[in-house]
Amino acid sequence: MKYLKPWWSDGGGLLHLTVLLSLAGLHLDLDLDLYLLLPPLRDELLLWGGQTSPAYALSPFPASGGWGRADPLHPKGREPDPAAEPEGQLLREVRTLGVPFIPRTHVDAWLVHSVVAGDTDGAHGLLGAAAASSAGGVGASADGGGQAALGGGGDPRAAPSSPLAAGEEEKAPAEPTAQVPDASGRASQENEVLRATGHSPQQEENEHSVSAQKDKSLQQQGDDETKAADTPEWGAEKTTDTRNERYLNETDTSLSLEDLLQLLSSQPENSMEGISLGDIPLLSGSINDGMNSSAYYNVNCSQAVSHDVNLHEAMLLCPDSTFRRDPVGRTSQPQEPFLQLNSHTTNPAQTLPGTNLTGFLPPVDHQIRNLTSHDLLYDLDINIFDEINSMSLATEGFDAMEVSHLFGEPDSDSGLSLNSSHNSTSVTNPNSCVCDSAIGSSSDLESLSHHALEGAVGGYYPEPSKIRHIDLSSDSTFHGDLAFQHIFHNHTYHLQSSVPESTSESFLWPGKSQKIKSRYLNDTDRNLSRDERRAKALHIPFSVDEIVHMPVDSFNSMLSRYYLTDLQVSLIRDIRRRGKNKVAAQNCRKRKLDIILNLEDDVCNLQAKKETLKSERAQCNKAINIMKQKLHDLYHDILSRLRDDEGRPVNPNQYALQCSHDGSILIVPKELVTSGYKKETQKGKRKSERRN
DNA sequence: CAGCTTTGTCATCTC
DNA sequence: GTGAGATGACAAAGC
Repeated sequence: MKYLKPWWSDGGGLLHLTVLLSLAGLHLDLDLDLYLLLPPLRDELLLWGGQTSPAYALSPFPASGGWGRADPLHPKGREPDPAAEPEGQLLREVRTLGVPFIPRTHVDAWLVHSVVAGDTDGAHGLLGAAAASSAGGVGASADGGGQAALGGGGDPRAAPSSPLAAGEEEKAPAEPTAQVPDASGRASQENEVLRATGHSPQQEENEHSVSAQKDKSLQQQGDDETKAADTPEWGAEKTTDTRNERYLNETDTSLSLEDLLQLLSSQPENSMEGISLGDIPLLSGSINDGMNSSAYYNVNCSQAVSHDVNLHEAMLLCPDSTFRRDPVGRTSQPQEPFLQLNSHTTNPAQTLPGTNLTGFLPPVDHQIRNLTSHDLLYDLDINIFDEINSMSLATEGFDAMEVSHLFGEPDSDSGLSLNSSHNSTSVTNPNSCVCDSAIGSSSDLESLSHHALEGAVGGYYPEPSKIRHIDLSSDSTFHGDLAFQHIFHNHTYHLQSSVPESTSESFLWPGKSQKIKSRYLNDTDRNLSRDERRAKALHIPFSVDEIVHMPVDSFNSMLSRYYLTDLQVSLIRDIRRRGKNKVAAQNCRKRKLDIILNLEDDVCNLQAKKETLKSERAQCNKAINIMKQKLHDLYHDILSRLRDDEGRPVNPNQYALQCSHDGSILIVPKELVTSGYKKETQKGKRKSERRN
């Protein structure tokens, strides 16, 4: 027998409806918070309870503080106590046990309570068995029915993903909460508990994100096989479940509550436990949407919340709004049929791949699963996520550090220094765990940027809101904005969070040596220049090569076409200027080198030419000397053959030969030739002097 | 560790 | 007057 009791009250006294369904001997108590239920379901339940169910009772909150057992058939049934505190024992128990998951819905509360109480009730046993392996025996007291249904406490689904289950479980109750948690306190509380259990949200995120879907499907199948093998009685019940499955398959997701109840009524009376067996584990399994492992109430419940927060943030931050919930659709949800609402808000196949309900999932589980894990959890109103976002913005020091670091490099100029007074302590601030859990790996600028650098440095075009934040680079919102982007990227590519270095490490650069920084850059940004890192930090949606080598017209049109901040434009222009100047310097040096080489070649050529001319000169001089010698010889030969008037040989030392203008040759005494030669040479000198 | 080369960058000049 | 390119000068990194 199940008791689905609301765990809270709105203070004004919510009307809690206990619907006792007595159909064909099957007693199903549904204590429903009518104001949490969607109107169609609420109306339908009211209709059913008021018209058909004799056991239907509009009861005040039970004496057990929200967990009373108004069913007289229950062995531990307690009479309702109208004076009981609405908030009740359930919440206190949950808090006492330090469950990091504050149930918002009655289903959540019921699940938590079932595990916590270790009730021998079949439902508790089932759920306890589901959680037993990781809950350290909290649910180990489950009755035989539950254990049989699940093949004992060793739910194979529970074992792999519950590292803290047995040993850590007892630490959880150490944090009783004295005050009613508000919406924003839930995330923090769960993170506190997670910290108390030594289980970091980061680990949870990793564990959850990596193996959640796979484990679900595999373990679900494993459960099926294990149950089939270990529990013979399950075989008998399986026929009913098979019928249920068939029914489910036939009705698909369009089951109404009436269909559900008809199906439930078809159960044999003695199969109440069977229903529980089939119901509860699947209920827990269904809640495994958010609580993957059997230690869900220690880890995965919070993970569920965290996960939804993440998704929500991702949706809120998704620029293309691909995953953004349509607000219109969301507001219109309550007006839609119950099951359709589930199916349209969440795709079960996506949520639980492999758990296509073909195993043993009764329709009710399917519905409750959807209702619990998403729609009801979606009741975590948007303020929760907003507050978480705000907390993440406030506590997460984030990337502005890196941005400022990049711009604050000693050799940096261009007026790009952000001069951001980043708060490095926020990175190591324990409170940032809230953000960490909400965003998965929170310290991963590199991860956010590495993928973004493919083809373009930034990888996306900032939204105006973000641009506005970026403009306020010295403002804290700048950090927040980058944190937003960080979150977004983490959720989009959190699988790339394997990049070892975190942003916090970059915070340490200013205090460390340049070698450390250089080593860091060598490790992570080995192939990134400073401008590339800058562009990456500012999410410039263009590659450096594009910026530098783009034609002027294209560059200007690009700047005008894209909505860029002044900082981005300034950076882009600086990148282009530096890139152009770098290319120019390279060209200049190349030209200079070419000039030097050409000059060296010219020198070699001139030297060779000089040698050639020298040789030619020597040859000419030699020829001249030869000609002089020949002339001298000829002169003497001629004069030796000449005779004067008396017949005597002419003395070559006293006479010389002289050619006249008419071609006649005269024998002239040397004295006259020498005086005449001197006169002509003097005339020639005067003429040359006049010319100069 | 000094010296040299390479490279990036800035300031300035030239076109 | 403006912008792009060229170039000298400087600094840092690497060898």
